[in-house]
Amino acid sequence: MIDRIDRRILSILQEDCTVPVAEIGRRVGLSTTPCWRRIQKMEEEGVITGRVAILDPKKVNAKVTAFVSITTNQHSEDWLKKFADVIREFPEVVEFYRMAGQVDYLLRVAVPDIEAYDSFYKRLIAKIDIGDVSTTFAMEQIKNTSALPLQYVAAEKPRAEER
Amino acid sequence: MIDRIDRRILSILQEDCTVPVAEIGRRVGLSTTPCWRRIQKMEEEGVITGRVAILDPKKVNAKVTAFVSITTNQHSEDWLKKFADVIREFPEVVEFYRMAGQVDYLLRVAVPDIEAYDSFYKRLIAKIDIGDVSTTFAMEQIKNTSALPLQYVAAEKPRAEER
DNA sequence: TGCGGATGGGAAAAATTTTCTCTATCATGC
DNA sequence: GCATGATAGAGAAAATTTTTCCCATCCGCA
Repeated sequence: MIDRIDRRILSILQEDCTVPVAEIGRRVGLSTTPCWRRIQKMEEEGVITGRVAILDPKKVNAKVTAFVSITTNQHSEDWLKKFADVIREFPEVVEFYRMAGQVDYLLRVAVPDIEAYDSFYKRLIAKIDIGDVSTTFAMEQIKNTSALPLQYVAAEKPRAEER
Repeated sequence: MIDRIDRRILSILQEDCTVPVAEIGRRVGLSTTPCWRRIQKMEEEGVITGRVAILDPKKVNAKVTAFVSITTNQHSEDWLKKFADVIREFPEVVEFYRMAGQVDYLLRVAVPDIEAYDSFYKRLIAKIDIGDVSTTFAMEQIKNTSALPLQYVAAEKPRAEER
């Protein structure tokens, strides 16, 4: 189980995973070793799935975000598998959801500009037959974080009477 | 400028930033020092904005994704500032865009379940008067990566005749 | 009372990052 | 053609950090 201290460790690591373990320990009131062991455990359990570098979209020329809503009449397992495989080939697609409601699928696409989006779109529809597509562009990214909320993590270690 | 080697370094670091510099150097055909210096430079220039731990949404009980489309008649600078400040207080909101088109703002919200979304929604509208709100839920996250596409990064070092 | 499991701590070993010094290459000006 | 300075690469050493090892403490329970 994840306790209060683990949660604080996760909070630190979600913001900046270059902080030395000794410093994390200091902040959460532990020495290096137990702090290190907690981090190890959370990696083994899959709570922490990895550590990655975050890039500036402007600096890598991918500052335009497009949301692509897809409504299709194709609903077979096979078609979805094919679709998912095609999408995975496009690094421009950074998020891909199957939706409830009117829209069947939603993509978030990162490109330099509208022209590049159009080129992406043509390459996409050349690869697979999708249905109705509707695209909207973001003017401004006001917040975009990889940090998930931690207030919902499963409660403290269950006490004896709860087991 | 970012050259071919820098791009390969970024590609590695976007997937996994725990790879030792010596190993990155080996993969891109450089020794440790020049590879380290390239990474340093990209951090100083702000190409790399940070390194973070990625958590498993299931394991931290935030596996439900809701997209919230907001249409408002409030368009003043002040209102947006207030709105942005309110949003930043909610760790459930992981993405926040100002949009072109019909919808004015789009939020992506991470919560454990529909009930938690409803609670979030009530807390949000208690804090600020927003206009029309429409929420759709994702059934499945097929792809979600922090890695931006790198094929658009500004061209190779300009050669003499191009300057 | 004593045992086993879980958790914390200090110190040492191992690995990695960071610095320092030295070369090679190349475009440029003389 | 040849010095010169800027740019980029390399190896070795120093500094820092991670990782391991061994031991102490606490707690529930038989």
